[in-house]
Amino acid sequence: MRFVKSLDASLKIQLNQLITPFDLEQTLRCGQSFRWRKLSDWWYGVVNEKVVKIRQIEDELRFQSFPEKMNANFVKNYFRLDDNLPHILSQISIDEHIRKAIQCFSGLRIIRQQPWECLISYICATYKNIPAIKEMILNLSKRFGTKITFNGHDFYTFPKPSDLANSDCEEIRKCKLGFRDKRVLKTARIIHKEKLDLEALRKTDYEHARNELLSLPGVGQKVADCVFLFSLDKLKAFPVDVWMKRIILKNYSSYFEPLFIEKIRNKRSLTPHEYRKISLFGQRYFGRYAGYAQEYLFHYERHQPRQDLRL
DNA sequence: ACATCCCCTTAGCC
DNA sequence: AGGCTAAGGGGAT
Repeated sequence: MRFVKSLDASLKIQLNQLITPFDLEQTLRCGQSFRWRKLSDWWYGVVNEKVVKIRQIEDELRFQSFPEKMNANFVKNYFRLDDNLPHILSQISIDEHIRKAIQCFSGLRIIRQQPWECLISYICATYKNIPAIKEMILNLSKRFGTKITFNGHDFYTFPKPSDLANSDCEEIRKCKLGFRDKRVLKTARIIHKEKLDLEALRKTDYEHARNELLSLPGVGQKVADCVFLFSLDKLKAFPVDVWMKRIILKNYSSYFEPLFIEKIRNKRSLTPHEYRKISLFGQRYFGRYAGYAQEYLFHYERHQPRQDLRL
């Protein structure tokens, strides 16, 4: 990877797809992050109080940020270009199903999001679809964040903990959060008063950090696992949502007792015990990069024609 | 048209 | 302990 300054204002990162495979498009489209949109040929996102503009042409990654400049290391860190993806994919490529997903989307990387934004995003994500989640996050940012106009478009920074903590349920509900308003507010107040230091959890082991996150209002196992995977470097976290349940029923049911499979097939939601069982299976089966496996399977399944939903 | 289901689930009640 | 249900609202079926 080389960093080069180009003729226009953008910086360039030269990738070598053999050593550093990366697919910006799939990485931003797979549903892990809710803050990016494509305008003409560039992806625009808001990260760390800055608007980031980025595009990839084969091995060449170009980016620019506003109002402050960010260096290539920031981009590298955010998109986890430091992950040894060929190694990770070889570790999880252990059956035909995951191999198909990897073949389709190799280059998809887990993003290293900001823990605070990731936490609130996934509390909002409860029982919502991805377009709706994006809208809630945008509404929160419009109402509580700071506007940045760049290239003729308006962007909004994500609110800080104090911005939400000092607000109230009605204000937050106006962002179309529905019943999630109280959970977001309570959690924001806990984080704001620093009763929980999210960044510190990065160095805490998964099992202990888990209990910390689960103590927050609106945070169950699924939300906790997403925050771990997408923002706290816990690549073994294996979130289980309705899609993963479908994948288990379709492709991995033989790894569970028939009675268990029958039970979860006939219900919408999982009990905490059932969730734990599936998530631990994912971790044991795929190993220390189970989270990567989850994301590839998830993204692949969402691209399949939607029939046999109850399979 | 119109109802019903679904949505990257959690919390509260029994 | 574990099963049941409610909780915005918009889009799909």
